[in-house]
Amino acid sequence: MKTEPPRTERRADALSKQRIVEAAIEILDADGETALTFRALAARLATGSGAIYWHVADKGELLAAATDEIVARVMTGIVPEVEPRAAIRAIALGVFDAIDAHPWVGAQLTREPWRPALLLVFEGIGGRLQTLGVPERAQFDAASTLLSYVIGVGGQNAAHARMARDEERTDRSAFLGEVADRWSALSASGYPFLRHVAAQMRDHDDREQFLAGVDLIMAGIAAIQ
Amino acid sequence: MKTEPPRTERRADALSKQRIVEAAIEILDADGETALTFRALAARLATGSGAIYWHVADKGELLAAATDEIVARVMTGIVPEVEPRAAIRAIALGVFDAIDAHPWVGAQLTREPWRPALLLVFEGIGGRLQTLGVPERAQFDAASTLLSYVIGVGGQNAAHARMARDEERTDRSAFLGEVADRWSALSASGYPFLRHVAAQMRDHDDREQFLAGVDLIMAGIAAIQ
DNA sequence: ACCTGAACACCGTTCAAGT
DNA sequence: ACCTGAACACCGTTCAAGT
Repeated sequence: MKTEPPRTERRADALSKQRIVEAAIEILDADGETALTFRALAARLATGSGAIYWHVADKGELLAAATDEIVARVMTGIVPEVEPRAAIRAIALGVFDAIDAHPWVGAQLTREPWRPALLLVFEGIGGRLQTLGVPERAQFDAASTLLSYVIGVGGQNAAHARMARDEERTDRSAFLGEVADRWSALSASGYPFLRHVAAQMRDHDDREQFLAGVDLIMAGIAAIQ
Repeated sequence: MKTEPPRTERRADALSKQRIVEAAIEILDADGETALTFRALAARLATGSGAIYWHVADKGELLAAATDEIVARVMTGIVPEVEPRAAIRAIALGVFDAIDAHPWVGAQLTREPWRPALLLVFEGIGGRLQTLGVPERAQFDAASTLLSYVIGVGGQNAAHARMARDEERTDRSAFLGEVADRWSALSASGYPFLRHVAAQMRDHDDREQFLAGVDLIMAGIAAIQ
C-alpha cells in the first residue's frame, strides 16, 4: 500500500491521495456529507471524476481516509505524560471536539469501526486503563465501554449538526429548545421522566454532559476494582 | 396526522403506511439497507413507485417509521414491575437484541435521535433511575450516558453486520478472528494494549461485553450517590 | 382520494482513449 | 503511470394523467 516517491518531478498540483483527501475534507466541512460527490471533488481539483479512482478505491475509502486524517490529528495533540485519568478525559474530549468541528466524522466512526482512526483512540484509552491499575480481566470491557460511549455521543452530535444544517437553525440552543418543547408536550402519564428533565434539556451543555458521562464510567471502573 | 378510517371498503391489499413500513422491514431484514429502494418496494407491493409517496413523505420518514416500529415492539415486551436495575438491563438488552436481529436499526438510531423510538427507551431508562433513587441532579446525565452507550454499541453492531454481509463471512467468530489477527500484527511499541487484548477480542461475546458495559455504568451511577 | 409510470436530475463507477 | 470524460446502471422524487 505504501506509494513510492515519484521518480520524476511532478507538477506541484498533481493529484495524490493526500490532496484528494484534503479536498474532500474541505467539501465535507463546508457543505456536509451530501455535498461530497466525485463530480464536485473533481471540479475542485480541476480534473476528471475518473482520475480520482486512480488514487482511491471508492467513496468508502475516501470517507474512511478523511476520518482517519481528522482523528490522527486529534491523537497527535494529546500530551502523553499526563495522569491517566486526565489523559482519558483529554482523548475523549479531543474526539468530541473533532466531531463538533467536523460532524461527518461522527457519522463515519459509527459506520466503520476498527479502522486506524479508532484503533488509535482505543489504544490510547486502553493503555491508560492499564497504567491506572485496572485488573487484567476488566481492561478490555472497560476500554470498549468508553469507546462505545464516545462513538455513541459522536453519532448523536453528528445527527444534531445535520438537523441544524437541514433546517436553518443557526444555533444549538434553538435546537435544544425545540426538543425540550416537544418533551414538555408529551403525555404526563406516559412520559413523566422526559417531562421532568425537559427543562434541563433546554439549558444543558452537550460538552459538559459528555464529560459527566465519561466521569460516570470512570467512577464505575474505579468501583469495580 | 391521524388518518381517518376509510368510508368505503378497501381492497384487502390496499396501500397504507403500515403495509408499506412492513414491506420495507421485510426488505431491510432480508437484504440490507442498500436493497431498500422505492422501485424494489413498489415491486413487492405490486404498485407504482410514486404511489408510496402518497403515504410516506420520503425515504427518511420510511426508515424512521420502520425503526420506530421495531423499537416499539421491543419496549412493549418489557415487563413493567421488575426491580429497576433489572428493568434497565432488560431495556438495554432488548435494544441490543433488536439491533442484532435488524442491523439497519442500529444505523438508523445513530442517524435520527429524539424520535419516538428513542424517546421510549430514554423514558424507560430514566424512569427506572428515578425509582432507583438517583439524585435529581444526576438523573438526566446518567440516563443520557446509558442511552448514548446503547446507541454506540448498536451502531457498531450494525457496522459488523454490514461487513459480515458485504464480504461473505457467515459467522461472527470469523470476523472477530480477523480483527484479532490484525491487532496482533500491529507494532509492539505503538499498540501494546491492542496486542495485549487481541486474544480476548477473538473469544469474547459481544452480548456479554455489552452487558458488562451496562453494569459498569450502573456501578458508576451507584458510586456517585 | 388514491394510484400509475414515465420523466427528471442526479449519483458512483467503469473504461476506451489519450498523454 | 496517470488522466480524461463520455457512458452505464442505477437512485429518489415529481407530476401529468388516469380511476
